[in-house]
Amino acid sequence: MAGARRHTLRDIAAALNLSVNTVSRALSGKDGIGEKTRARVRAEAERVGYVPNSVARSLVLGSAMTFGLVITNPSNPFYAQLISSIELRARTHGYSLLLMVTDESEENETRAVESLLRSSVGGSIVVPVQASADPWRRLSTVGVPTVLLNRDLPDLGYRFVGTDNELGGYRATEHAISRGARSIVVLEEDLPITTIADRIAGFRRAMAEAGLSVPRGSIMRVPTRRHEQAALPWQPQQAYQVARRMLRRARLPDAVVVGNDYFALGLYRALEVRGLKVPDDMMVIGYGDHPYSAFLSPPLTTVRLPAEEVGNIAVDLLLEEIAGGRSARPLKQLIAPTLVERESTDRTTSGRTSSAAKNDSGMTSR
Amino acid sequence: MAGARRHTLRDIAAALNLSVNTVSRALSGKDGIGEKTRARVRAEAERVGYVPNSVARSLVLGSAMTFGLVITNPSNPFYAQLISSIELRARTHGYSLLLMVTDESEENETRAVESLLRSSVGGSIVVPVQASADPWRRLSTVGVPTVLLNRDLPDLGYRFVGTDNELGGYRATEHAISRGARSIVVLEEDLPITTIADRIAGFRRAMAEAGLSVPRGSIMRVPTRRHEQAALPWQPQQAYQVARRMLRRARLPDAVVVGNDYFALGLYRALEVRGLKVPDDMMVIGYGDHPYSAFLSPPLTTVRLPAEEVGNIAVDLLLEEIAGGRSARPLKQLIAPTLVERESTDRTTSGRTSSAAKNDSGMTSR
DNA sequence: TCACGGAACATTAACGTTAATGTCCCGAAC
DNA sequence: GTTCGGGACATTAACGTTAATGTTCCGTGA
Repeated sequence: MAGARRHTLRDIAAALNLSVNTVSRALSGKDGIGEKTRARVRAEAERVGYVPNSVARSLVLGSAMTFGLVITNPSNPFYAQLISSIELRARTHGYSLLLMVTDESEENETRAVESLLRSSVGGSIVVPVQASADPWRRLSTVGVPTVLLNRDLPDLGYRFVGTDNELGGYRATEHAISRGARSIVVLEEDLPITTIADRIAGFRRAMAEAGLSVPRGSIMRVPTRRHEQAALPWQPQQAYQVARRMLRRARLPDAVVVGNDYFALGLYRALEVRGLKVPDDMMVIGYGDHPYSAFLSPPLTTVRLPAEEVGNIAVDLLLEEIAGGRSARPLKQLIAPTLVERESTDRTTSGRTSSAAKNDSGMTSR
Repeated sequence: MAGARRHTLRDIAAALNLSVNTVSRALSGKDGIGEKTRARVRAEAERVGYVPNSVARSLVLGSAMTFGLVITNPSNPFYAQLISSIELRARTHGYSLLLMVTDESEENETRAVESLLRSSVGGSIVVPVQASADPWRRLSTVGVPTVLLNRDLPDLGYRFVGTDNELGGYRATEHAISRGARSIVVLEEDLPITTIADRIAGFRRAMAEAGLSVPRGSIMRVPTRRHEQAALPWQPQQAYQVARRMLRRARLPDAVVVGNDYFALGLYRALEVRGLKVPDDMMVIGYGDHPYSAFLSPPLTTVRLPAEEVGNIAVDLLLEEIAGGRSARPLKQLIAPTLVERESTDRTTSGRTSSAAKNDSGMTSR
């Protein structure tokens, strides 16, 4: 692994008896260079395997062709998809991705900001912990274009793109109601973030519009220990415990709307242990449409999140912010999720295993 | 978002009537600086909110405090966990992470190498596509320390850490045999990568040691379309189709060992459609211990991968490579996965839904 | 014929940091 | 009292690139 020194513009210039600047302009396609010279330069660059040093480039330009991507937890499948789509679109536009994981910790957020500033990223895409907006203020004071992802911090006035979780919660609830549910319980994580609050707001709106009451205890919180399990997504286990508590109630709900598909797993288990059938005894509506959800038994009705679209728009918003022009699209964008109807809310075919077969074509989890 | 210009060493130097070099040495804790001066410099740096420019630092040092992390697919939960653990450990050692997604494409690999070279990363951790070792040769010729992750390319002689998949395949198979299986089928992805070949080798070794034959058709391949589904992990759907084909055979196997837990989902579904029970009619052993696998019904016996350990060791190996010292540990490291026994291979308690309850404490999916 | 414009290149400076030398001055040792 | 060593700082150079100016020379037009 002993490295031959990397070739620089100076090497090429020396070899061809040209100035460094000429070589630079020749390679970067600027004008004022004769076609013969340009060809010679390109040939020599090719010959020695010249790779431009983007560190030096960044220094003189004042910013790097790099986006900072700050994510709370890559093991959350939604964020994993976001990472993929953002990386691809950023790469398409010539940007690399500096990835930082905050693991829902504000302290890590502060460090991430430091890191972003040090490396003079060209911009950043951030899922904030939402404990405080403060860490992110520094980005605007030094002029780092920033787009908030999935969780907004309205105080900052940054561009934002995320899922319309209010609509998601509404659609999930409305669907349950349309299938005959009258008493509905929500199982949500206990994090103080807007995504969850929005889903609950959507739930309440759907209930109100249907003239249904939301008694105390309708919103159950699944304890999640922030910071403890860095590399793992939510645990179905915690949801299982909460679900068991709920199932000890005298009057059981007709349907449960959960905050993510992992919770649905815990709930499925709790129901199975109690000998209750989905959907006949209780309907279950998930959130997130994880790849496995179509394959549970029964297949889970769930809300599919527009991960790819959100990721793409995040990059586009950031590029617009960098370009500085007033953009055609609004500064804040909420993408609508879609309901994927499966058997966990379908009482007409429930219990028939053969129903799975008809699902062959219907399982369009993208 | 109009940026106040960022403060530099020069600003601090000017404010205190010192030279830039003195300020630099004062802040970086080098000696040859009076304690009073050092204190004054630190105070001023604090006051103006000085953030060192690591681009300039990287330029003069010749390499950045950045690791390149090249991953095929972040939506694979195993890789998602690797990303988390690697990011954390790299950060602990002061390194940032430049993330690149190859999506199993050699062309993207070539571009990733270019990108790594441009940004003069301090080192790189790579999951190669294993189509060819060529893209990665360039890293060693210019002296970029590189560690291969999860998939080795022995020709290159790089350090490597991964799961002992041969052992994983062996343990899965041996377990099935110990539970009474005699005829076993393997369901694997059809990618030409060593991880899969190793698992199959482990399967064959276990069968051979037990004196069991491996007739034609024992290894079934699930077609996966590389490049097509960037943001998604494996599709249970494809496994479902292959499993249905298998279940049309005259003689069915006692057990199926699958290459990942998603495939187990497809298999579960195919069995359910055929009216076959797990584990009584057929045992199922998964691979990967995804967070949901403990919550399937029946809970899936599977092979748990040492993601966190592998990630940590990858960073450690890279740090050793950078330090240049002969390391205490071997250049190639295989970490043993562990079998997690659940009910999909437990014929003594199968069918009893109450068995789920006893699992409350046993579901130690970390 | 000569001034002029512009194409094609060279030269200089700058980005912000670190490393290698230089300079100054003060105290200690002979 | 002079020299010498070294602490505390300054000065200079360098990393590899891009941007702003210079310089040369040749063809063109009056």
